[in-house]
Amino acid sequence: MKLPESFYQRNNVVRIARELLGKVLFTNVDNVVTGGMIVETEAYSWKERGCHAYGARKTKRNDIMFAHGGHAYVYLCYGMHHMVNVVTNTEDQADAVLIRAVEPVAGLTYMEDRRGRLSNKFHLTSGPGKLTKALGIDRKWNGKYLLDDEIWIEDTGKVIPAKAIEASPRIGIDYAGDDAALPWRFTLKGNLWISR
DNA sequence: GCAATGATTTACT
DNA sequence: GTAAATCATTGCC
Repeated sequence: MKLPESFYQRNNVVRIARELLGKVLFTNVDNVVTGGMIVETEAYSWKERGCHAYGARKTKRNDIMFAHGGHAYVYLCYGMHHMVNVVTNTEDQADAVLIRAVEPVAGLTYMEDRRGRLSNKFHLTSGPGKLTKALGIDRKWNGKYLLDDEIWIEDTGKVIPAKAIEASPRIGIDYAGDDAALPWRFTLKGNLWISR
């Protein structure tokens, strides 16, 4: 079943990031459904420097982060890679969870088509830019609602024991100063689909 | 209006 | 291990 709006609209983005592990992210592109279990996330809040919306800096790009929880924030980075975030919290509280890696569970062949030839199948979705390409997401998906039928997250009933979750500092945000050290990255311990 | 730059990936020295 | 690819958005002129 799809995660309800109330899941996203809580005000604890770190907790939501942790609870998203083990849930399954689906997309529907031209009636082709692909999906992957979330194995790596990062929490971002406008209260810390790692976030695009730091200091409640509202721009055209991150506008969707200021909407209430349950929207998708898709952003193009380094000119060639897309990233998916899940907007959380309520209106004007710009918190979001970045989905960094998923484990493919549906539409494997379609994902392989989109990704092209790979040296190692574990590279299919083991990184933020890779999983968006595998799932067919691009920046036109920015602002889509996660309770609609193009992109959504399901709770499969799978329970992740607390000891299987590992927290660590986030990746690639050295510019964030002290906030870069916050252990707001969550991974499923030992999962092979986690990014390096 | 224009230059600087980044929540990355890939291929090559 | 390091560097290049590549472009929308941002922030300053």
